Amino acid sequence: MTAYKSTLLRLLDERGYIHQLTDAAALDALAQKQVIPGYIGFDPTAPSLHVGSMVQIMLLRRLQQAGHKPIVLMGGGTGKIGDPSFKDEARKLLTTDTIAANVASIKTVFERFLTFGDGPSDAIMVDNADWLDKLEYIPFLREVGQHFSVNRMLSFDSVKQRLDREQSLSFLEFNYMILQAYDFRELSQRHACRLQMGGSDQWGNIVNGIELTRRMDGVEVFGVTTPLLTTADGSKMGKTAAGAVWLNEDALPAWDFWQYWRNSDDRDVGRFLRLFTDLPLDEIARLEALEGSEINAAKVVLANEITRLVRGEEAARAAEATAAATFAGGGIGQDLPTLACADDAISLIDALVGIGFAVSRGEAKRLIAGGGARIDGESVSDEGFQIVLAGQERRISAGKKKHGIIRPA
RNA sequence: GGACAGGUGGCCGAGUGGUUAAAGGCAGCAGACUGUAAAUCUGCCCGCGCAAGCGUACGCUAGUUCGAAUCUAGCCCUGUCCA
Repeated sequence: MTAYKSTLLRLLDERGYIHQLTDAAALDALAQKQVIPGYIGFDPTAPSLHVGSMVQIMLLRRLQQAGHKPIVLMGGGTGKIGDPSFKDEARKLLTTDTIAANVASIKTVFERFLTFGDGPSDAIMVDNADWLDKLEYIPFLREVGQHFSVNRMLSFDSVKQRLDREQSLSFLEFNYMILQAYDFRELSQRHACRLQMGGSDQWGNIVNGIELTRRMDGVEVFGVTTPLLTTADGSKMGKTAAGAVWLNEDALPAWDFWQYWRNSDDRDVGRFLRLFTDLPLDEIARLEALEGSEINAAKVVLANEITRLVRGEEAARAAEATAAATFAGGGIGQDLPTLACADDAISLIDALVGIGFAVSRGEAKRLIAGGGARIDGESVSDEGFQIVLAGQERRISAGKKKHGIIRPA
């Protein structure tokens, strides 16, 4: 551990955000004497960001907490290309309409993490489509292209493995690196931005931006990358059976979001608390030291804190209450997924499919055959079972964790 | 433009005329054990159907054949080398 002097680097270091950084000493010095505008880019590849982007968002939050100025860069322009870094194959190209819609949808979450405004350390949001869309090819090549060495670009790990494999790297994708580098330089010009942050996969892109800015303007800018975030069992963060763990409420109900964190691996609890909550470090140390089943309390805190930040106080409370009622009480929590049933009875198979616990009837049958389907906590092995409502709510479960309510319409 | 190699289920990867809805692995789901954890063991793992069965599926299209993922032709895509 390096002994950083600036609030910023100390904060980032002790909470586990730093993987690599360029010229640590100079950045540390700069952070002590001025407000640093720093940015992270987010490409609008989906209508919502997911937890995989949360480290980055939190990084902007920490930047602001340390008194600096976060710049959220929406990749409205770069999103039209697709970042090839460490990807095995090219992404599908998104239409400009899709990108515009995604940008609009993603923007909203940042307000929960950052304070926007006109003050010196207030966050701002910009879209690189504003400058990338109107670039002219020949002038751009002459001004910017001359600073890039293809030989050098090919040597970056982010593309090298793609080249070594049997997958092609199109010229379109190859340009991504240049455009992202240009973004950094552009932000340096427009907003005096001095710092770019990102995941460790962004190292190559960031370094190119630093070099471009120095070559074109003689300005020294810096880069920080975060460690690739995996769960303790080695998988990438944010993937579940149902898909990604989305930050937007309309993409993933708060209950599922809360559950995702509640089900964290024991070994991840401390790390996640440091990265994703504002709890003081000594409090985190206490929680993380809990042994055996005690650590479940820490997981509840983790889920509450993150849900509160991302979805709001109400959502966090409702989820916790639902969890208490459902798991501890064996009852029904109001936040559980619900299927309204018009008739007085519904077949178990239809109910499982209808509420989303099974994708197809076949899957529902397999679930029943495997003993995973329960009504009011009782395992049901009869495929033809009918759930009789008689005006009552019934609890339906698939496995130990997925619970829902069948309710008379 | 030419030569060679290749395109199989979410991914990796066997399979070279029927016994193949397609070995094996990973991921996933469920059960047991637990703490809504991990590890481990067991079962499941294209869709529809109670079932017999039917429908889809091995880059695309058209053929050969009683029968094709497997053979033929054309096309598309990828890689390597040559021009």
